[in-house]
Amino acid sequence: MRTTARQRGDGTGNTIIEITMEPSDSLAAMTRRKSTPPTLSEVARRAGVGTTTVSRVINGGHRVSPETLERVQGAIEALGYVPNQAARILKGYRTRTVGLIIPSIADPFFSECAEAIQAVARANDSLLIVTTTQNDPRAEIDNINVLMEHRADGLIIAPANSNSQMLRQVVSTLGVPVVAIDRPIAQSAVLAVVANNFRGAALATQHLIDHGYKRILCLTGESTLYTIRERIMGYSRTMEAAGLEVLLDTSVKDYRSAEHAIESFLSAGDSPAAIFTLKNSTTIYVFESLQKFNVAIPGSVALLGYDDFELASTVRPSISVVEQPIEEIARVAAEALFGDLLEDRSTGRRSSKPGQMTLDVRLVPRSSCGCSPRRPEAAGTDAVWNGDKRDGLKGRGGRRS
Amino acid sequence: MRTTARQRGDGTGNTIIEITMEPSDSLAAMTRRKSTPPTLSEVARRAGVGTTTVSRVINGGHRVSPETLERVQGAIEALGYVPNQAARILKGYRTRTVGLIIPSIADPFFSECAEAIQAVARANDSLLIVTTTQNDPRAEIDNINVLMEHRADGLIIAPANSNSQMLRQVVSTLGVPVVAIDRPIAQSAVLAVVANNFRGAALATQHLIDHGYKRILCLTGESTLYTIRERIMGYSRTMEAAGLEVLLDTSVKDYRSAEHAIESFLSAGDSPAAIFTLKNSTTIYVFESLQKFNVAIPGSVALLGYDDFELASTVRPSISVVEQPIEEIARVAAEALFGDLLEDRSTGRRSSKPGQMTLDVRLVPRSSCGCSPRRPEAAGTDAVWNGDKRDGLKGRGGRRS
DNA sequence: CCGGCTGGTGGTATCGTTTCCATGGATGCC
DNA sequence: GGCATCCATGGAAACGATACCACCAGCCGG
Repeated sequence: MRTTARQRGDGTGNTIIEITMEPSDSLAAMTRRKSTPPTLSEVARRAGVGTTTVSRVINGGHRVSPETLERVQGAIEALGYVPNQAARILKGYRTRTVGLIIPSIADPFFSECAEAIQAVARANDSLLIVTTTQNDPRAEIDNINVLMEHRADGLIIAPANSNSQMLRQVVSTLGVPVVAIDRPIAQSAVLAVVANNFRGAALATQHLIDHGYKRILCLTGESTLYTIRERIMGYSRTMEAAGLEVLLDTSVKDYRSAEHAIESFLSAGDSPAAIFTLKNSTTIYVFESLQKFNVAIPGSVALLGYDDFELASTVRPSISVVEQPIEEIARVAAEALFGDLLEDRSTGRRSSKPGQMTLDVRLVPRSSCGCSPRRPEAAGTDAVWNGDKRDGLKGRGGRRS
Repeated sequence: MRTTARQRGDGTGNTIIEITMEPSDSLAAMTRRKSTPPTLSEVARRAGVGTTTVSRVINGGHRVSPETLERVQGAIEALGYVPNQAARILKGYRTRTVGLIIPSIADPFFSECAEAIQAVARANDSLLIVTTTQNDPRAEIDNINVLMEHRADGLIIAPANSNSQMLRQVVSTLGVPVVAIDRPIAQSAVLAVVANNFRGAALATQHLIDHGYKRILCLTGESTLYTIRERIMGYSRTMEAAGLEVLLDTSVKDYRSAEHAIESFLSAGDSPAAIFTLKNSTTIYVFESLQKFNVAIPGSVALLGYDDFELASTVRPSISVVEQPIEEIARVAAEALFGDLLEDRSTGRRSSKPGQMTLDVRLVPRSSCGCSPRRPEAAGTDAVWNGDKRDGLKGRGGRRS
């Protein structure tokens, strides 16, 4: 209790600022913390009331007389009492915890998702627990188990593999609402909130066709992922519809393979031609390689990428891309989940509405496809044609299919 | 239990819409899930054993006869039993949960931290709960409370404000080990794992001086953050030591202010000159603005940034930067925390070793400062002078101060 | 042949909180 | 003035898993 009050000068008019700054305050902490944190009954004893009353104070303080309330709050303060969630959860049937399972936290796409979902969770005063799978289906199942052990009220999953039979089965017997993001869980009843990958690729391809390009090469380093497969379809169908040749290479996974693909593409036909890349990393490899070969962009080869990223708007020439409504996907999924949880409470139903929400993507034309973008500072008023993503309008509703 | 009852047109049954949406396997789930998950005693009853035996099976199955073991495991499987962590935690003393409090999940620096810390947590089979503050000190305290309610075994915090009195006091009475990353908690006993910001800036400044530049402008949009202050010191001291004029502008927070700062810098003296930026975002603003003004880099103005990022190695010219050992900071902090937790168990001590681990940074010279980098594919053997970050050697030990 | 041991098992108190029920006083209504 | 309310409050039974202790076989060495 020795607060080491330092009174200099006249003693009254000073700053009482750092009264508790003393390192010796830990002795207070020491006496306070035997070894285990204070419990509700200790608070009750100190305040001279029953445990029920303390419980009521913690949960809003209704039906407690003002003086009792104050006394209990004093005891809570003095003891540094913090309610034990484990005990709370054990009693009630909601844990106010939801789980998010994603391939990686370091991936900008998913970290933006996590941020948005966390915001929704907080608004529903729930805790979000994020776990990562590194796209390993076994880790995914493990993560589901961990979250079930913690009795998460619901789960949001970006499936490592859309077709995993294992995942489908596990999810179907979970007993809590599940929502999938970015990629659906095939043949299952769980709601999936995804971007319209097919349309994104179709938009991009058509845009290049409208620019007059006949030879349009589609590059990616991946062809098993649901999103990529959809994009490949969007590209292929559009090319076919225009009577153009489908030129697809799914082996571009590093600089070397990018250079190789570009070399054979350039030597096989005339300029101008265009390249449509389906992934951030592929876009970077291709852009770099084109620069290395001194190929004029878009003069000799136009370039259009998928998924917006900081780099795309900063490099010269700036890269046109298809932008996904990442934050919207996450938010819509989280809101659907919490909607379910509320409904669940009243009706007793336990599984999410089936179906799929497909959210629209938009084309962000910049220099690399032949369009001339505005300067980043010049905030455009037209959401679709604005070259800078930072003030793009989101929040358009998706459609239900 | 035969649901699938589709009653259409009888006049009343209008909106029982999708009750029977489930394919068929969910009927197993239906019978299984009354409404609440199965408990250990239900498993015991079904297996015809006591609860103790089931508990033993769950925790490794020692001292259980093979046939009993099999029977219990069968019951667990059949019921889809998952242990309830809340009950476990309530009983035991460790929760196997640690908290990470960071400004933002979407910030690449912190998402990389989170990824690395999660890996260490997993290795110590603990769960990591990540919460974000958006650099709001109030949210920070809230987050600490939430994590304490969940009885986290320990906390890793990237403080919103290194000098927060509130934070210092709260942390000192927590009763669990705390480790700070990226920024220390001033005047407190908690271990801080940080990068050597002073030396990073000094290295960068000296490098520019060695290139022969006399006019070196230091730009940032922030000057209150601990890391930035340290960097400013590193720059200033080095300039002073070389007898050069300190040129500092801390107001570059967007493209407009970047352009303004550059214009006055260019009109105030002769080329060649150099610019040293202290933050990613500032680097981007400055790079863009220089491009807009058609200023040759590094011909007329050299550029050197802080903190490596994908963009820096991709743009032309590639940007030289000071690289921080992000993953190492996170890993070292996490290992220190778990080391503490283990030690804690045996000795009963509760607070982390005080002090500071300062990890070395390294200079990554690329084109923008006048060095000529190698191609990304050409993996260098010299860690310090290798232009590409992807195969840089990390893991050098830090020093204790 | 018997005390101590060990391997397999079950009963039950306990963790900290919520919640149902009970109590006792003070009204309010007819 | 009796009785139904209502408010403030406390007692005690859950919630699900763990761990201490007890118990019962066998079994071995003295």
